[in-house]
Amino acid sequence: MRTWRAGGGSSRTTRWTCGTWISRPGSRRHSFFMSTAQSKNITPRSQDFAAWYQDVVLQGDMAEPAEVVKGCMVIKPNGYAVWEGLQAELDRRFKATGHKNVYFPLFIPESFLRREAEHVEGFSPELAVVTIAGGKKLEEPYVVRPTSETIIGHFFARWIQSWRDLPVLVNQWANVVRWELRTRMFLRTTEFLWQEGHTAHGSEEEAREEAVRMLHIYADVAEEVMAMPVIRGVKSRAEKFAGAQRSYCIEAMMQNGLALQAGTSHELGQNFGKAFDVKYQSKEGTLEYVWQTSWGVSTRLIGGLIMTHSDDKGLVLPPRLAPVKAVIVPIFRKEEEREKVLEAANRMAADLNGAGLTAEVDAREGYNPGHKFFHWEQRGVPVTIELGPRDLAAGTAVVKRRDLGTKESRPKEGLAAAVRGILDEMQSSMLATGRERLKANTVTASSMGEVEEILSSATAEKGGGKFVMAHIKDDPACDAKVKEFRASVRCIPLKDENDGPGKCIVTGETVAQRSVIAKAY
RNA sequence: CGGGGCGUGGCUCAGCCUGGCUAGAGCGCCUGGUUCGGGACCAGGAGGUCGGAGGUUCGAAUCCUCUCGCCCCGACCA
Repeated sequence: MRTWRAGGGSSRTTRWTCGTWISRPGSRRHSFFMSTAQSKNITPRSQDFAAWYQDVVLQGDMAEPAEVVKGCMVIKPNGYAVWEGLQAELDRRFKATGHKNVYFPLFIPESFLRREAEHVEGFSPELAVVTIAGGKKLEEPYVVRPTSETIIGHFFARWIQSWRDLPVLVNQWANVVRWELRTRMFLRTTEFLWQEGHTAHGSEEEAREEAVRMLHIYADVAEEVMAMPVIRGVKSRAEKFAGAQRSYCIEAMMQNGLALQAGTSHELGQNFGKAFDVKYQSKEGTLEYVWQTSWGVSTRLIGGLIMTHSDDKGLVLPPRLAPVKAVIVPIFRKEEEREKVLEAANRMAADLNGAGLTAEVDAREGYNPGHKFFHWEQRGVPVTIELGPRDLAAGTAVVKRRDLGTKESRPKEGLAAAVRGILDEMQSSMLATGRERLKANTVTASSMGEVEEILSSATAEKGGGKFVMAHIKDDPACDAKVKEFRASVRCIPLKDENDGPGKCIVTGETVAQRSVIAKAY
């Protein structure tokens, strides 16, 4: 392929600009009067949350802007390892619920997108389209997949004949392209990595169960693996996936109070079944359209992870996702100390690794220990271990926990068990902290004025965003009112933890429960 | 597309207005030495067709024209 056209023929062709991430930490002037508490190359959250985020991603060596490819990023080893951790946790759960992995083409005939009216309307502004390939103009352009419902629908139609073929439960790990106007590393990039599950069922109930089951798997990974609390909910009609009958989502709250949609799961109903003629013959002999679902999470989760846990010193990774659990920093003055300390450090690393805790020794020369502490701190390593002559003499090591910054001397004997204990504690404490933050920044409101008041004064970029629980009718016209002040209806929680029915803040009609209204990424 | 701004070593920038000797600084990088319990210091060193093309001039990073790219705000973000 030679040329790309952005925008699927829409007027967007050359209109996009790529986000804010090019700006560098050095471009801002940092104040650093404080000695140990302050990082000199990371903008404090309180000063500029977006800049802080960029700094953490960069200094944590997670990713960098692709530079020569606008809107795209290079995921670096430290970042990709986190993605691999998420993939492993998710994939295991998908397999355990009967799904098999598959792979469909990157290119989709343009006409496929058009078969489902709402779907094409939703996606066409952000399509990248291949019009020339092999030096020749294509008869029918290919779109680079923004998602695969259409091409998978086409093949489902070939695979499914009888009720005996159902359900079909597949998942694919892939990259997708959505030509966004504004991008931020991990949170919204032109190309991103994700998984998309696609299933076909013989009944609406079964499809609904599937969609909800997968939503709970996402929530489980978010909370138990990522230590990122989420609200499970249903999207409003205005916010649902283009072509779905109903969309479920998990919404997380970032440290600045903004909402992040961290995963979605859709009941597609028979929309794609009808568009692609996916029919099966029932036990009774009648021809029926299948009921489908699709569900996905992406590398955006990593952005959520960062904005949930990291601090002004840099990245903080939950132990379960940290590629390296512990780094040992050797300390010595004299040459003979050097040898002894390094030997002890290597032995200690071997012990930890033997106990299943990935550990490394930072034996680099030319950097003093302080430099190394900062280095690993910025990269989010959960535990750093200082090992020097004083420790060797005492048979101990100084163990520091990344999230709280607490340091304590531990006996060398049984260190692996102690570190494991610290990691476990850290994992659950991080989740607890997130839950407290979510709770503390969730408020109720009973009028649109109140909602607007809260969200406008919140100045989310400075860390005061809120989730506002309010009664609002599930009607695009009501959503539009909320959008007037750059907020949105995030979801209608699956479990109503508030006061049940109440009057809609727009129409005054009675609605069953409160929804989450917030500013979002 | 509208409005604003920027292109100078790897990074962040100064120099340009008012043309002139070998284009600088900080950070980073390399070498050697002294250091090492929270971002070390000293000495030496590598690294730049000043985004590109054309023009003015004895002479252009600097002035003029064109061009390319990028950033910010707006519009967009199922």
